Amino acid sequence: MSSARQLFAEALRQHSYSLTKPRLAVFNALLGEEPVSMHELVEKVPNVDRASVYRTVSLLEELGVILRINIGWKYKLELSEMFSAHHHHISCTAYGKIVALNEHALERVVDRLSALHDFIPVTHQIEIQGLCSNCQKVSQLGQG
Amino acid sequence: MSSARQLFAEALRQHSYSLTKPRLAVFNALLGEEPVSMHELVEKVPNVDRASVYRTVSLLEELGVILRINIGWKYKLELSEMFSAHHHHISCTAYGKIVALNEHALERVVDRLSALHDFIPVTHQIEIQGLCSNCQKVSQLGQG
DNA sequence: TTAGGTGCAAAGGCTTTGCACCCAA
DNA sequence: TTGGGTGCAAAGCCTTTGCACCTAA
Repeated sequence: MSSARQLFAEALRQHSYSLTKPRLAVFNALLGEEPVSMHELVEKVPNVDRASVYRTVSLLEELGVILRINIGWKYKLELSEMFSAHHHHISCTAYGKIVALNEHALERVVDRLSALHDFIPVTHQIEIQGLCSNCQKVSQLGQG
Repeated sequence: MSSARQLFAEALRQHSYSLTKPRLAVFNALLGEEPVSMHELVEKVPNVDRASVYRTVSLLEELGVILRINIGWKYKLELSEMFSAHHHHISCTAYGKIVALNEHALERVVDRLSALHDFIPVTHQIEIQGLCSNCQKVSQLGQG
């Protein structure tokens, strides 16, 4: 917990940016388990101006502290691999629950395909949408 | 060419929608090889109103005729698997060129991971960004 | 003929920007 | 102390909507 904050402070310091209250508030709001939408993030920091949230998100993306992930046609924000292992997501189409995928097989395939096309891989996004086991049961009840 | 248009007309008819000039113009504009942005699409059909392009794109997405793909934080549009094999993309971070990936390995991994988490896979997005062979050379020259 | 489709113009959301004030270093 | 950071308000995009007119079937 404290170490996450130290990493954050360090990332700012290395690039000569100040650790301010609004920035810390935004960072803390992202410490939860699940990715949050920009809308949710703004609501989580009522004392910080909307514009400052956008500016902070933009800065932290630049510093590699946070990542945007595309879920459907929207995006959500989460702390980057500085704070958790590199991973992707699978989300339930029925109720929006998001589960992290920790799977090296994905990265191996990405690397192999990049090499195949003479690309040096820089980054990638992999998002899966499906029906979780709970919602499978619910939809079966509805149909039965 | 003519068969693509027939498929399109059929998709509309099946759902009791009319085949109009603006809809056909939008469809034709999407027949090229590369995914296009909404902005590019609007420019490609100068005789069709912006609002109609949006309405048409929305309708055709619903009918499964076109797909949105996320490239970075933007999206582009392309004809769906009704018109070309299911695939993903790798794009060059330096100049934006997009290459289609035809690779069953990706789908197999997606299926396996979904099963592992008790999800029934519905859809997925996989996008890779990297440096293509040309831009690798250019960047080496720049550094040398 | 007529219900669905279109163009136009205006409104809606989300995001960014300009500027004077504030505060972290 | 002072330059970077913030809040506020306004502007900028992209996208959607309301409405009268048009057109495919």
